[in-house]
Amino acid sequence: MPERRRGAALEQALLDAAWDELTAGGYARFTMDAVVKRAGTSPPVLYRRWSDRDDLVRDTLIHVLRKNVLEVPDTGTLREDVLTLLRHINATRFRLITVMSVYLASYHLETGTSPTELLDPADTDRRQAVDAIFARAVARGEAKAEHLTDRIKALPFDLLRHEILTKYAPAPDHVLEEIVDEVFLPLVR
Amino acid sequence: MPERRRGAALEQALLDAAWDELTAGGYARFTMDAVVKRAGTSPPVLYRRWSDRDDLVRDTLIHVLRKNVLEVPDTGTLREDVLTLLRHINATRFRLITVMSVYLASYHLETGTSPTELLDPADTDRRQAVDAIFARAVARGEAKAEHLTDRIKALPFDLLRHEILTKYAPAPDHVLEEIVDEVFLPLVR
DNA sequence: TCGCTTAGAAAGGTTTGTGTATCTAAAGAT
DNA sequence: ATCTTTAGATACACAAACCTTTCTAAGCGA
Repeated sequence: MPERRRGAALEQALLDAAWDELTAGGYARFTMDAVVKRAGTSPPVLYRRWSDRDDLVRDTLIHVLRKNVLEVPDTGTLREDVLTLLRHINATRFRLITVMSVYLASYHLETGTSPTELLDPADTDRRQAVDAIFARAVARGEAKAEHLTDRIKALPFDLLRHEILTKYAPAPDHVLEEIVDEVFLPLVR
Repeated sequence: MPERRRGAALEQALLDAAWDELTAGGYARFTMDAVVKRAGTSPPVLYRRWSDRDDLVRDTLIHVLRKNVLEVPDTGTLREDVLTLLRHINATRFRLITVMSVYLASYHLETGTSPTELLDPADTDRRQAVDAIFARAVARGEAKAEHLTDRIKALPFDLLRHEILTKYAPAPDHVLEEIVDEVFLPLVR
């Protein structure tokens, strides 16, 4: 049964397979052979596109980051807006955060550089979503502008990231609420 | 020039070499050969003690964790006590935190288990130091006991850990002060 | 329909790391 | 002084992963 994939469709399939390998086994166990097998193809197909492992990992991460765009919630209250964002990140990005961390750590330890250019788009993305939410919250009188320093604005997301990075699992919902109710909201009112 | 190491001294040297390899190249680049070379010995010496790579990594981490014991500061103010602890962790443990994270992530992604038993002693250690500090702060009226939930007590340390895990470098001192003055202290008073 | 591009199979040379076997001589014990 | 243990050197068998080479035939465009 032939049914050969070509061009862009094949490329997507390869990157998806690479991503699955990465999340299934981690960077250390990530091999070209495994990607080839998972994608149901053969080595030359992979090597025609990516010259080596790091090249493929890089593009895989960019590919996944591109597919993950945050939507800005507007529920009417700051609490629900932030919780909605946290829940969305928690549900969709915990694999991404974990793998990125491992990859970036290895990468950094190897090269001494910090490839922030990979993460910057996603970061800017989140910062914009957050600023829109906070502007409305200030307008409604739910938060005071002078309390919204960069650190405070990033705080709930930093704590969620920390939770994911130390537990290697999505955070349970009560933890998200704890972060918002016990730490974040008291600081901005 | 003979001068052969034996017994415990040799074992320490091997574990130190393994730790250096781990921090220099990360878990992914960690090889038995490299440890052998760095320690200036030969394969059988290593294999007589540890049957494989994971075995050695495990013992290396335990070895390093054992050497790292926190002292409880008592400067007279909560702010300085917490800052002192943060500074000490920041200065001595950033390699440990980074490597542990990388190792634990790979380990977890590979095995599906979470080797918390490795980290628990260090964690209990820190919790005790912190509780002693907080008890004095409450007695001095610097913090209210009802604000000191588990999450708040862990907060400055979680934020420092997050900082280290995302930057792969010790945090600059103004970040430590920011964490204490802008986030932690307002929440406990 | 013909022809160009390229997916995918198969096989292999190379490198890198694992773990073992064998031997020598050094350090400490008796 | 002799004996026992074991550090350290060397060599190697084995496996895994890399990446390449060569070939066949499928899919698309002209």
